[in-house]
Order: sequence, then structure tokens, then C-alpha cells
Amino acid sequence: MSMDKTFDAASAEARISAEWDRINAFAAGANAKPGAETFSVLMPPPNVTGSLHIGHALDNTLPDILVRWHRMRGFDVLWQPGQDHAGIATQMVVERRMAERQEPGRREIGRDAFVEKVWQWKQESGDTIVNQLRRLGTSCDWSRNAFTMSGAPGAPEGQGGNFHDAVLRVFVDLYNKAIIYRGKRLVNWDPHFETAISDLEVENREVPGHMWHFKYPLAGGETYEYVERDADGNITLRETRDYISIATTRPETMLGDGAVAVHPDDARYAPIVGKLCEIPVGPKEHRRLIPIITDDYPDPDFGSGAVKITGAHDFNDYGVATRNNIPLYALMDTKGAMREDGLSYAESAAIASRAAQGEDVGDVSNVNLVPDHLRGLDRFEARTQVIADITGEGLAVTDAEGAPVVENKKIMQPFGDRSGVVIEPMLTNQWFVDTARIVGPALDAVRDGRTQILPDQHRKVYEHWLENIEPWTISRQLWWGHQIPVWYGLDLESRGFTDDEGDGALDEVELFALLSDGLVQRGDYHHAAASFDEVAERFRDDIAGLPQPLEIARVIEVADRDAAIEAFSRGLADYNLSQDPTKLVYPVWRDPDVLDTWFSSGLWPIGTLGWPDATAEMRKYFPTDVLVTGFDIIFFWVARMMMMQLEVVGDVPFHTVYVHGLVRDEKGAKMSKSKGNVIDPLTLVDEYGADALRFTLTSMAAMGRDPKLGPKHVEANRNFVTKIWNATRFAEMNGVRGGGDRPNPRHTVNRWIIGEVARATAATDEALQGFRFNEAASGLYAFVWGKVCDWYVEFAKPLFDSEHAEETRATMGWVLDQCYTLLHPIMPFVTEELWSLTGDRDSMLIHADWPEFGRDVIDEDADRQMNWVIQLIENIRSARAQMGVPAGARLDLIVTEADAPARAALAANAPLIERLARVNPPQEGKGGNGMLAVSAGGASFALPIGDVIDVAAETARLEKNAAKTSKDADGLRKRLDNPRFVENADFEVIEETRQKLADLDQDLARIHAALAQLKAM
RNA sequence: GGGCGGUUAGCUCAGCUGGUAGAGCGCUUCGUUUACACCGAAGAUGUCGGGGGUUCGAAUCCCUCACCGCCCA
Repeated sequence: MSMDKTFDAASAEARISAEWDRINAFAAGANAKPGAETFSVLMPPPNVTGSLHIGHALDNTLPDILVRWHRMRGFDVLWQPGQDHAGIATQMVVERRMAERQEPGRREIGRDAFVEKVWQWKQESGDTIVNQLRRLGTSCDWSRNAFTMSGAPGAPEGQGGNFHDAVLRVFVDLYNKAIIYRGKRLVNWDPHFETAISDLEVENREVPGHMWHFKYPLAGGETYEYVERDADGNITLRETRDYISIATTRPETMLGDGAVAVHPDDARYAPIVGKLCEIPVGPKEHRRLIPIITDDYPDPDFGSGAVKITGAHDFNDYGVATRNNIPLYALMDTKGAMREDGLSYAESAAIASRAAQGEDVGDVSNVNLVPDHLRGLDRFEARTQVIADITGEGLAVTDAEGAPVVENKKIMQPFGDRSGVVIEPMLTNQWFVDTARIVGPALDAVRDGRTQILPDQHRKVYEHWLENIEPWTISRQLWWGHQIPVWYGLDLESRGFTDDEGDGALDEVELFALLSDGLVQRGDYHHAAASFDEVAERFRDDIAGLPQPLEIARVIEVADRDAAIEAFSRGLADYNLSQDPTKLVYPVWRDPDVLDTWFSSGLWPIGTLGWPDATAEMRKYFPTDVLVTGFDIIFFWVARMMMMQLEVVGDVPFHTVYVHGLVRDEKGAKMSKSKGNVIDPLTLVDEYGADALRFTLTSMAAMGRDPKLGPKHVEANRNFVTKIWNATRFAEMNGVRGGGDRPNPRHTVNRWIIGEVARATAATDEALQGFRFNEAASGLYAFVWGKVCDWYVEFAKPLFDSEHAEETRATMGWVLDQCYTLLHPIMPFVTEELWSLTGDRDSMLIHADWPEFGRDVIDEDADRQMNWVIQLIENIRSARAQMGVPAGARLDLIVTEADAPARAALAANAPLIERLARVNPPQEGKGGNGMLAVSAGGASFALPIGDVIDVAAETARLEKNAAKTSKDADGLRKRLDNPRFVENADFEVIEETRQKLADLDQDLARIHAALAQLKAM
């Protein structure tokens, strides 16, 4: 059998993958020694919509290295894979596809049909990313592949998992602890997807914008003395004004202003605080007045110092409004267009006026302050119109020439990270996690080291974020996701309804009162439970206290609140007619919203292990060991997993979080589709093989740095694959076979390389232990290429023709086995292939034993000797090359001087030196005319290159060497001459320095001797 | 504005707890000697961003400035 000249990655990868699958090589616990410690790792679940990008390749290569390494060491390993259902992203993809096929939209086909379509789509393309990950050699237990929507309604038959149960259970638990609550809050609203999103899903970007300046006239034409002063208190402007000047970047929100606020210390506006001013937009006859209030929020130095307060459309204003009891007037609908619903403008303005006078007007959600001509307009069209209206009326602040003041300036604007549209702060009912209540343990765990975040800089980021955590909006107005397990019921007892006679029975009058009292106006009850049956129980308990016969009303489920009112009314009417109490129903309806995807992925550690069931996996593999992920999801995912696992099961989800950088292109630019610099990992795999890509990513994974990846790097590492392939090919041609035990050879070369293997092993273990992936990779590269291929293989060539042939074959076979083993976690395919080609093995390499011998197998003498040999060969080669000796010429090697160790090294390794330095067997003699002078520790040599030696060139070469040596020696001498160095430095350092100096001095003496000889000629 | 990180060979980057610089790619010269030209041999290139400090000794620790990047307001 003879090997090809290169490794055929494409065909071998598929074959080897199939073989691993056949023996279930990746299964949890595979290759575990009896009673082994466990090592478990979670895959950061990629979006099920997604396809593999280079970040995934890194996310999975690094943990795969740790996993393979532990598996070979006999740990009981679980490498848990799975995918995330990715609410918005997936819904977006499916909707887009429906549109492309000109199918009816999701609202037309309805929720159930749409969700079914998403499941269908997931069935068709959900495996894409799994198959792509497999091509990288990711050795997860695919039989356990999890999905964050598993077990949810509509999930196809035959798919395991109960993620849905876990999610609902946690929701209900947190709801019952009141850690999850419902509230009407200002949230980030995505007008494209028409859903709330969390603040993490908002990207704030600086974009060119405008700042408009408008006059808000004082009510009743009042005037005041407006005075501006400079820093020293000198008056710079004094004028009589009948308005207050307001700057805004969003004029359309003026319609919803509830007040104008100034800083309490701002003397300019002190005269008008407490007065009313007019919003300069809207129909003249209903021009609204709003109060001028004080609050600490306005910055007197920014703009005019006066700020309009639109509590329902700005987060800062929201704070001011709630502090000062200013109504929150909503202006927009879910699409970001100006509202058309609610009361007429006239009615609305009237209510707002009463509010401005200080009257409590109650719930203002029905108040629509959008003037008729603006209703239905998109928010940006409305802006244009508002500006035109105000300017037309002469209420824009103008410059000296009378032109309206409009500043062009950069403004920070929020964008949806998925939709890319401008996010609108919106006042809506949403569900929140009161993160402040569960954040403590997550902070403590990192502070006390139960979970370690590497590198350290990310720990700080994590802590800072958690210390300033905001409530987490977890409801999403989407259809694809875990529907919130909350049902609402009508509030029949809190207000209005009374049992007049106190007889515990409901008479017709009371029934009528119940209906006419306006159920619509009332608040709702809600309960959370994992199913309708359970929640019905809760509602039955609630209504048990109602007068009869209502207390026996059947709890039924209806679509929504309107349906509930209708069903309830019909029930009452039927009862009224028939006096049959079974006609009475208590309808409840389920919250239509779904949970934020991250709520479910936050449960990834326990959800994938079968929780809430007390599974064997849960007992065995939780808490997990290492999580490898990107810094971009520390908040989204890592922090939330920490909080949720600690709250739900009282333990940290993992001991170590290794945060890797962002893979950039070779110029350091972020990869993005719009820039067109995205590198497809599979293209690289096709071209160079998975091993080369894995090795490249690994060698660039320096902690705390962003890897910069270009095809050149991958090519270089593909060459490395070829290198070890060919070293094996050479071995095979010389009858070397693997599979043997560690030999105990006699020849120095063989003893030396065994020590080098031990060094490489220890270095690899240390690097991986410390998550210094790049050091593991570069150390192995240097060892395999620099030591094994460059030197050992070359040394072995003459040995194969010597009495040491047999032990050299054994040693080389063993050394290569160690190379395959050590490289396997990083380059699994080529090493597995070589393993199978080179010996009869008990197991595949993936289940072979990781080397366990220590540095004690290093033979220091052999080490010294071989380093001397290498030095001599290099010096001879260098001298030859510099003097232009033809590469093929074989020179005599004359030993002019040698101490005992040098003599011994020479004697033991002469054939190697002869071959690699292209010299004849060494002989004693004297240097002389026409000879090159070369030295190595403790010995001097002369190499005759004929009578025609260029004395000048050789002198120059030696002088150059002398200068360098002498410079180095002087540096060391200066240090040693410094008494403070000798006093302060470590003993070892001083000794080492002395030794180095002695060596250099000796070298220098030899060079000078050679120079003297040259001159004598 | 606050925080974090970066600035080392022509390019892309290593350099862990201070002992005086390395790799890959590229470049120059030579080479097809019993694996490998996806190769081998030899070689050139660095006041380690500027300035200051601590130290016997600083790319490494501290301060400061400049520029670049990221995160959060």
C-alpha cells in the first residue's frame, strides 16, 4: 500500500464522519473510564433559521477541542447540541417566503395555520445548520439534539424533548413568586414587526438629524422678561417674550406633549413656572394648553433649557411625566402611524385641557390627540406636516434673516436589530421579569468564583451590566414562540357589582346592573398555569365567592376579551330566560403574546437535560463545565442563564465561561453582508479541509482578541496537514508502523525525540487547561513541523541504514502516534485517517488514550547532545551558504578543537551530521589555508573549500559573527557588572546569565582564533 | 460623556505572573539530496505608538498624550 501525496480531505471527512456515527463515537459517556468525572458542554444554540457562519465555526470548534481532549482522557463527556427557535428571525423568514410565493399573509391564514407553516419550514430546513456543523467535525451527541420549541403545540410527532414544559413551568413559577409581572410601561416597539422588543434588541446609532426650534406661546398672551447671562453673571440678552422656546428632534410628538419642563434652578424661566403655555400645533380653536413644570431632568445648558414632555413617546419624558403626574398621551398605532382610533380630536383636546388644569382625568388611553388631518399618516409624514403647520403659522424660532432655525446635527436613534426600522417608545401592556429580584445570586456567583468568566475584561462587563439591570420585557407580539401561559377573566367583583339584598343570590336587577355597568371599563383578573385545565381551577376558586348562581358558572375558554364579554352576556341572558344556571359561563381568554426567545434559551442548561423531570442526565451533567460563546451575547444569554438557573434550580449553569472574540476579515473589518466581506466557513472547508479551518481558528483564538481570518492563513495550515501527512508517508515507506508501546531506545536521537514529545504533551495540556487555544495550536505546529518533520525525520534517514534501524522504526511509529493523538482535538479528520492507515488499532483515534507520561521521560543528556548537533549543522550550513559553497558539494570536516562532551556528541551522531551538513566523516587536524571556520559549543571545526577561498569574504563573515557575539556578550557583561543586579536578581537568573556569557565568550574566542589564522595567510 | 480594549518585522498577529523580541504570510539567494515544491536550506527587516515614572532591569507594571476600535449613555 502506498499513500497518496496529499490528504484528500473531501472524501476522507465524509467517510470518517460516517464511521464515527457508526460507532456512536460522540454519544454522551462514550469512552468514559469507569467512575470517570463528567465534563459537559452546551452548544450555544444557533438559530434554526440560520446557516453556518464563521462565528458558529469558532463557537463550536473551541468547545469541540475541549470535548475531544476530555473524551480521550476518559472523562464522561456530554457535548449537548441544539437549536434556538429564534422568534422574530424565524417569523420574518417564513413571512418573507410566503410573500415571495405570493401566498396569503399570516393575518389572512390565521395563527394556527401560520404556526403550522413555521413548523413545516423548520422540518424542511432546520437540519441545514446541523449538517453544516457536522462537516466541521463537531462531536456533539446529535442523538440529543434539542430545540427550544420542542414539545410546543404543533410540534411534529416523533420529536423528543419537552422544552415547552420547562419554559411554561418556569414562567408559572416566577409568576407565582411575582417575579414576573404585567404592567403598562413604555417599551421599545418595533413598528415593522409590531412587537415589543427588549432594550438589548435595540441598536442605538448616530445618524444625521435635525433639531427644530419652536415657540410655545404663553397662555393668554402673557409676557415675561427673558434674561440670559454668561458664566460671570453678566447679562448678555434681555428681552420681553410671550413664548417659551423648545427644541426638538421629533416634532410629531409635540401633539402628545403633557407639559414643558425646566430645571428648578433655571432663573430664566422662574417667572413662568406654574403657568400654562400653548402647543403651537393642532386646530386653532382647540389649541391645547400645558403646564410649565420643574424637574431635574432638563439640562439648562442644552438647547433652550426647556424640554417638552411627551411621556408616552420618550423614555426620559416618561420618567418626568410619571414623577409629576403628567398624563401619557399615546399618538401612534402599532405600525408607527398616527392613531385613528379613540375619541375625536375635539373630545380628546377637551379632556387634555382639564388634565392641564390639574384635574384627574383617569385613564387616557382612549384620548387621541392627533388632529384629524394628521390621523393615519405615517409618523415621518406627520413630522413633515407638523413642521409645515408651525412654520406656516410663524411659530418657528427664526434667525436674524427671519428663516426658521433648523440645526443639522447627529442624533442618537434607536433601530430594531432585526427590522432596521426606527424603534418607537410605546406605552403598552407587557410582561416583565423583575430582574432586580433575581440578579443578586448571578452577581455573587461570578464574584466568588463559582463561575469564572474568561478573559477577565468580560467579567467586568458582566458585573457592570447586572449591577445596573433594568426590568426585562419578555412578551412579544408574535405568533412563533411559547405562548404566554396566562389566561384573563372578567373582573366581576372588584367594582360596581353588589348583591343588594345580601341574600347571596343574583336577581334580575343585579344582573342588569352587571351588564350595564360596563364590563369593558373594568380591569381583568389573570392567572398563570401550564394548561387551561389548571387555570380553570384557579378561576373556579375565584368565582366561588360570587353570589349564586354565578359561583357555579362554567369556566370556558374563548378567543379574546370581546368574545368573553359576548359569551358572558349571552350566558346571563339565557339564564335570565330559562333560569337554568348551567347556561351561565365564565369565559377566560389566553394572552395571545409569546415569550422572548431568550426567555427559553435562558433555560438551555436545564431544559436540554430534561428538567423539570429528575433525569439521570440532569443529575450527572448539571452544572455543566464550560460554555464557549461570543461576547455579543453575554447579556442576552449568559447573564440570563445565570439568573434563571440560580433562581430555578439554585445552582450556577456552568463553572467557566470562555468568551471568544468576533471573527473579522483579514483587514480587521467586521464581516457583513452589505460589505461583502463575509467568509463562508464551508467554502473554506471545501477548499482546504475542515482540519485546516479548525486549526486556523484555534491558532487565532488568543484570549481577548478578535481573530482576523483570511484564506492565506487557512492555506498555511492546510500545508501543515500535508506536512504531517507526508511525514507519515515517509515513515510508511520505511516500514514504520504505529500502535506500539512507548519504546526505550538507546540511540540519542530516539531518546531525544521522546523527550520532545513529553514536552509537547505537557505544553498542550497546560495550554488547554488554561483555555489558551492559540498556544496549544502554535506549540503543536512548532513541535510537529519544527521538531519532528524538520529534524527527527531527517536524523532518522541515516539511522534506517544502521544498526539502530529497528528501534528507530519503533520510536518513529510511536512518535507519530503521539502527534496524531495530540493534534486530534484540533484536527480530527486527518489524524483519524492517519491513525487508521498506520496500524492495527484497538479503537478509533477519537477514543484512543491521551498520553499521560510526564516530563520524567526527558533524557537531559540526549537533549543537550542533540541540541549541540543541531547547532553544529546549522552553523555549517550557514557558513556554506554565505560563502557560496555549492549545495551539493561534500566538504571535509576537520576537528581542530573539542572538549569531551563535544567529542562524545560528535562520535555518537557523526552520520547524522555528515548527511545533514553535507560533510565527510570528521577527522582530527588543523585549520589552515582555504578553510571555513565553524564552531559549536566546546568545539571548533575547519572546512576546506579549496585553495580559492575568498579570504575577504570569509573575514567579513567571521567579523560579522564576531560583532554580533561580542555585542550580545557585552550586554550580559554589563548586567553582571552591575552590583545591584547581582544583589537583587534571582539566583537562577544570575546563573543563567553567567552561563550565557561564558558560552558567548568562548564562541568569540574561537571566531577570533579563526580570524587570526586567516590574517596569517 | 462614561467604561473597556488596541497600537510589536512590509502584512496579519503571538508574547501568561518584569530578565532585553517570535510565528505565519510576503520578500531575497540557493536547491529537485531515498516524505512533502501545499517542499527544503540560508538570509534581510523591529529606538515593541509618543513622553514621563517605578525597577539593577520594562514590549511587559504605573501616569500621561495621540490615534484606532468596541460597549453603554
